[in-house]
Amino acid sequence: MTIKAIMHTQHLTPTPQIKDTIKVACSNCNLRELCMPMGLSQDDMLKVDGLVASRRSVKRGQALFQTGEKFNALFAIRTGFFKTAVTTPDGRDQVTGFQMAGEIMGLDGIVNERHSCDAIALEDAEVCIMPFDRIEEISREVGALQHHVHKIMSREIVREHGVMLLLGSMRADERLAAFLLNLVQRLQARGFSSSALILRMTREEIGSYLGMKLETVSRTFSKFADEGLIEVHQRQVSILNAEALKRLVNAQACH
Amino acid sequence: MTIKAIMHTQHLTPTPQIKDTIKVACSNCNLRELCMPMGLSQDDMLKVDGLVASRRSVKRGQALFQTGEKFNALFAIRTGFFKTAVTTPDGRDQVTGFQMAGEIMGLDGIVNERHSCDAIALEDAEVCIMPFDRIEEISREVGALQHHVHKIMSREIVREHGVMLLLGSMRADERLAAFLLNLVQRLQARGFSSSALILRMTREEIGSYLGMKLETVSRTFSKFADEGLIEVHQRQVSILNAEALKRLVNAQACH
DNA sequence: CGACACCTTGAAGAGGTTCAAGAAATGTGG
DNA sequence: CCACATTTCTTGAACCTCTTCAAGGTGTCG
Repeated sequence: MTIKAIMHTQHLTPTPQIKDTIKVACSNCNLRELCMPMGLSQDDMLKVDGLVASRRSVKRGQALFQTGEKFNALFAIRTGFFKTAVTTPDGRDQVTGFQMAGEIMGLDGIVNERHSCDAIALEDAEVCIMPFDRIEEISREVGALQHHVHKIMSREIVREHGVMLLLGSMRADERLAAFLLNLVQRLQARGFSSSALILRMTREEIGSYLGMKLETVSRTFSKFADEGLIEVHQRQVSILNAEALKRLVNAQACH
Repeated sequence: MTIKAIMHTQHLTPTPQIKDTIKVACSNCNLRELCMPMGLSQDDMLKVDGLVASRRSVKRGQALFQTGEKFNALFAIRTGFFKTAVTTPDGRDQVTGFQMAGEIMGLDGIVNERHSCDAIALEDAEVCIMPFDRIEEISREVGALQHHVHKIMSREIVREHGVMLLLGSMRADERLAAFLLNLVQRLQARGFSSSALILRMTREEIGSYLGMKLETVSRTFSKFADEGLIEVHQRQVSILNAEALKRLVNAQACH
């Protein structure tokens, strides 16, 4: 597949439709397998449809929410790509994740009723706004939704365990390999190629996420390319040898 | 305060009582401010009392649960001290947290109905077992409990953001300083000294948590001691200059 | 087309790791 | 209760990975 072709196929936009004609309803959203509990009764589905109050679009570079802002809703990504990052008073910051279509943002805000990180769109995006009091209300009626919310939060906790493992005990090349594999895996789950991807973030943002400097990210990309594992042209990456990358990630023994 | 005195005062055991005589009820547990939602009505409190099915004691070194085990309950620590750790197939492992009285464990298991980390007692411990289906059931009736559960999960997510920041962008001495300050802060919230503490974990476990080798942990302790910030005798640590430690953690500018 | 943001690569340097040895504490069995 | 085995901790020295600093290249957008 050529680089041009990738650029066209991998725009994270589900079946384009004219916005105004869509009733804001999860029941006929084509992302519902990602956002919503499965196997709801007709009746429950109607209740859950009341979850999404409205939509909001966020331009590339803009914040969906920022640290300190009042929390009152979770956000489901319809289209676009985000990063979340925590910032310390002294200006240090750490990217805590990258989010794509079908994923939920804002869980950090529940504890203190204020967001504790920034969510920045890395490309023009659209999100569904789900007021949290409404989520709790409907959760009390629909057990499947309740459990779904719990699972989403638990999944985020487990994901962060994985990042801690990565940050705490992997070398630079292992981290980058794990990062790439995770990205393509999630893209694949959304129907995209499992070998070609376009990075929506800068080297610096990747570095922040992986706990390394942008120069090291760049060097490691080049190293992988030299070894024939991947092909890199700026933000366009093709995975040539996924097996070798996987071996790298699980390479504690041969060391 | 002498080292001897510390050893006596800082055993994480709330008012000792004879186990058999206690009705397993949260309403008269002296940890309820930590585990339970506040301001419940009499009626709701009775319902919530049905949460804890039973108790379980775990000897030092034993696992409360292990990776792969079927998940069916959350655990509230009554006494003792735990670590949680994830292990990769290739034998690498990463301590993801240390838990003390009043904290909740097991949230990782909800997504896949299997635990995704190990919980190991670092000292003899006792936990309350709260079957998760019962939590969900009562949550549907008692809004305050529902919200409390959400807050606990959100708090864990935010905590892990902090660890990612630490692992991703701090130097060894900053990490250890942050770790010590976090520990004393939590101990203080439980009525212990804000300056003297006993580490319940080895240097290796601290290192795993902080993403550094045990030798580096040891060296950094020694460095802090040389600088007069702390006093260290094996696992007994006194904080002499908390302000300096705090400055260390927020020290991006002077660098 | 020019300005700006982003990426790549090199060389020197620092922080942390690895390997090794010895000391201190802890636990066990006689 | 003491002696011995084991685990845990400390410290030194050499080494290595990643960072820092620097310069030049590439791509993008007004």
